[in-house]
Amino acid sequence: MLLSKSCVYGLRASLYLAARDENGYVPIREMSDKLEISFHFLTKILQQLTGEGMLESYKGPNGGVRLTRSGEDISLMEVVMAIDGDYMLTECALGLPGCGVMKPCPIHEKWAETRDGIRDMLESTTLTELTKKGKDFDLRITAEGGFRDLM
Amino acid sequence: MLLSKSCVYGLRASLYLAARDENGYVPIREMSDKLEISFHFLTKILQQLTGEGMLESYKGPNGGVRLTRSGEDISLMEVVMAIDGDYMLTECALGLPGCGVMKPCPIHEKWAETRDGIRDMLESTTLTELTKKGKDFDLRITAEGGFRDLM
DNA sequence: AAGTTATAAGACTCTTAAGTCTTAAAATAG
DNA sequence: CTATTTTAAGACTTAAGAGTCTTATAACTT
Ligand code: FES
Ligand code: FES
Repeated sequence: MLLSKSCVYGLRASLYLAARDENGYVPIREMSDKLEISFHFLTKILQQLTGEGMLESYKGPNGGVRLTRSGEDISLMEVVMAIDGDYMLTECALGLPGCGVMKPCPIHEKWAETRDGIRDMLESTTLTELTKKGKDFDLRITAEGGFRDLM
Repeated sequence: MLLSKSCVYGLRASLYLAARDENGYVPIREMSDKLEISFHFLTKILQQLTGEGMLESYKGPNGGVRLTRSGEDISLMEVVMAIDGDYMLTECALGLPGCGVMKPCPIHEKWAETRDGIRDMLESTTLTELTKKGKDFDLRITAEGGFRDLM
């Protein structure tokens, strides 16, 4: 997998949060139900995002999690970095240590170019941009269900 | 990891084979020593490539493996496909089933574009192209050693 | 024919990611 | 103040990838 399962779930959950116009706290249970992700597993992932400051959480009734900033200001990159780290953008394609620091491997040049494509995509895409598209065209956010079923 | 460890080792070994100008059989033991890869593990990987017809093997003294075609005609894509399969180029970035077949997810459009970049790179790059570059500039093929130490 | 060099095949172990479960702590509502 | 709802934290289990080891089979050398 390009992105780990945790990361993918984190992205889906982030989109879910960004898609809600009210900005109250959203219970993790609600998200795990709607997105068909194990509650405990999702909790763990969201704790990471909370730890990174992307989300804030609140305990007790009416508690849950919410984005700390507007979805417009949050790029996919931010979510990926918080969960998977930067390995994808810094690792040598041949698995050699010190890509970009030590003498390059023969794939380096081409791989660095390709990698920039990935970086640009992740950096330039915001949560809001995707949720807007998702709502406009009722795109999929779960195996079967689209954005409109969700809200 | 973008590519599995097996795949990366397969690529390094393929480059090693392509870098040898004589086209006799190369013992796997020699490759595992030079490339610092576990002999048994590398053997398993190369068996996959042999099964896919990219390599041919020969048993007994003076045996080993060699490319079935010129390195000029073998793209990185071929190696990656043989070992990791096409998951990277066909899977949904959000892990949803049926990317490209069912209703897309909100990332689909951007991801498909990025993915084409990866595909093009893998398809357009040949083993010979990389070994030439590797030899010309003595690039790394192992953690420390360059192409020139190798031969 | 016998011994040696090499790949082939598959069982086995080790490590890490993925996923589950239990208990604690915080906040609210009555 | 007590019961309920919710996140927090971490132990635990499962599954998959990575890596090792053993035994077979083919081919050569003497
Ligand atoms: S050194 Fe291999 S990709 Fe940079
Ligand atoms: S459906 Fe998600 S990337 Fe194609």
